[in-house]
Amino acid sequence: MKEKKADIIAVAKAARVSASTVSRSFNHPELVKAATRKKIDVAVRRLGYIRNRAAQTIHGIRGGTIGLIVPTVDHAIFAELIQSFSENVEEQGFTILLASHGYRLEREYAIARKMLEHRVDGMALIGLEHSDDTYGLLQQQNTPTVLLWNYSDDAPMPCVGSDNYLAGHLIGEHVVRLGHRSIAAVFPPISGNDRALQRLSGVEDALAARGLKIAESWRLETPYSVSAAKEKVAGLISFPRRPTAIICGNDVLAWGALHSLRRAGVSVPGDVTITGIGDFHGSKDFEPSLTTVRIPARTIGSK
Amino acid sequence: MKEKKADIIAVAKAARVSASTVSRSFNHPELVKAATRKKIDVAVRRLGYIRNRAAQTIHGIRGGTIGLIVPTVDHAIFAELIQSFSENVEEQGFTILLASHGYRLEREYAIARKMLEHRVDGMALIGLEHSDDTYGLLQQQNTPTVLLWNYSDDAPMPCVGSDNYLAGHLIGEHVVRLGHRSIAAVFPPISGNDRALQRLSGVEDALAARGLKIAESWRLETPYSVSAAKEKVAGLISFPRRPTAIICGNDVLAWGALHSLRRAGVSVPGDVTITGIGDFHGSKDFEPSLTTVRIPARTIGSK
DNA sequence: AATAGTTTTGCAAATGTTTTCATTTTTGAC
DNA sequence: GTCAAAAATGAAAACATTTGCAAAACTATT
Repeated sequence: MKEKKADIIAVAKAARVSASTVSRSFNHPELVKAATRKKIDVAVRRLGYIRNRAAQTIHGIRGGTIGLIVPTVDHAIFAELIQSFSENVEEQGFTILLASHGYRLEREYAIARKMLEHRVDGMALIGLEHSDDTYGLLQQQNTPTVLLWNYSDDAPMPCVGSDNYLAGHLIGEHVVRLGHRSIAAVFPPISGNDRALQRLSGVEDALAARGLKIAESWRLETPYSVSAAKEKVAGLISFPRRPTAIICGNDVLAWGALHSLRRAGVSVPGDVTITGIGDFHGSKDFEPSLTTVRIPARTIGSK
Repeated sequence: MKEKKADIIAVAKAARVSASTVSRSFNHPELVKAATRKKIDVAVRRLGYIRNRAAQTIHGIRGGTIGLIVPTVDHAIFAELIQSFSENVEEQGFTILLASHGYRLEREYAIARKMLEHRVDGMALIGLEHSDDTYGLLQQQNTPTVLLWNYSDDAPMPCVGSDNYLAGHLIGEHVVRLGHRSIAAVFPPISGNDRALQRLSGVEDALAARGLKIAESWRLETPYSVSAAKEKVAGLISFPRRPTAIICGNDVLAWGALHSLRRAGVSVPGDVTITGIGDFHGSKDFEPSLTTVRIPARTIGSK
């Protein structure tokens, strides 16, 4: 129980060198003689020494962590992104600090703050929409930051991702070109979620260009879950007048819609067309996916 | 450019108190007079001061981070777990350090080490199967650790999760009881993945109890992805002699199988029964889910 | 108004490293 | 065997905090 938590000095003593030498042996191995290095190595192993990153972080230079704040990791939408991101980041020797804010921007601010307290070497946020406080904070501390997931030329910070407006626009055009006139939309709540908003705008503009509009009662808002979407769509199609196409804000919602229609015995795509937006993996088994996801994450690695 | 990174002393000066008082105002607010606290608050805000967690971590006490190492976050299987876990952990004021090892146990060791360097206050690993080095490391540093995701009475460390063997056993029994005799299995690779192994054992034992066995050629191994499973199953059912039931190691695989059969025009569950194991969300729209996932994560919060 | 008790505050030491600079050791050439 | 240059090492200062202890400032109590 008396195990004193082996610090660098203990190691130094055990290896019969000075603390400075031990430190060097870790950080600038080329500056210490091979023989000494070996002695130190032995001591380190014997004592089970693990260096204290905090103590070196304090010293200004490298901390070795990157903060990543996502709205949620739950819904599999960001899972892939997180994965690639963490892979890349780990490759560079960093570890990632992860937190989710549940689409609440004040939470995001608080989290960002906490991460700054931990002196992260960089930060990554999802989307372009963040509170001024958050932007201010990051700017003031001049922490290197990237905005992930969607792209815009006039973003206030470097960003890498796809153009969600464009995605929505393409989908919208596609559906119109198929000849549909009665179109419904199923989207997640757009507050604090600029991705969804942009997609929806894209869709609407595309329809408007052909003089079409989504009826108020056909504009469904539903949380990000298969079952929620399923239920909402079930309600939608229970009326005699049905849309011939349902545009979903993302694939998860589209899945729910599909299940719903199947249960109701409606043929897809015979009677009703359903579209998603290619958020993630399994999607290719259903509808054409549009936006890329993997590319952003990979690209970020280099940043 | 001359912005000196506001430290506690700068704040102290600005508020005309000593550094100690500022520190106390943060950590033991009840020990400092309200008026002084306010002065300090103002100074903090004016200078945009953010305290340096590293410098207090060095001081032994609380660090405020928990390390979580998962095999992968990509496949949505752990997404839900990560989410609940992080929610709980954040609630307690901690931040999580996340990393994935891609089912390679040596990576896991390296990661664990790095997290220890960051002086995490606790660690969480997935599954019961870890390298001796990893166990040794954690024990020696006596870092509070929990093993997530599956449960066993004789685990070497506190663990919380579900009994995967039991899950497999139940599924196996269920299928047998339905009258199936020609049974195939689709599982992920079991090396470095004790969850899958246990489930499979459970299934096999349940079948063996009725004198049944899965033919070698019907024992498919496939990576964790809808499309991989889809493809494998497509191969399986291309032969004239088909199984009447396909037991999948998890829901993702089961989805793949479902799609495959649907494409082949095979009726489910008419001609072939497919089972998954309830890993995650959308599952309830297909097959009965068996094991819980949310419960573990919640329970962990209290730990 | 003086005393004792209590609440606030400041000083200085401690924390585990890294780094600068000086000192010691080694190496190579003559 | 000397000497200079190069390489390796050590001593001590620096980093941004926290905390034990003591001094100072208030409150009551008489």
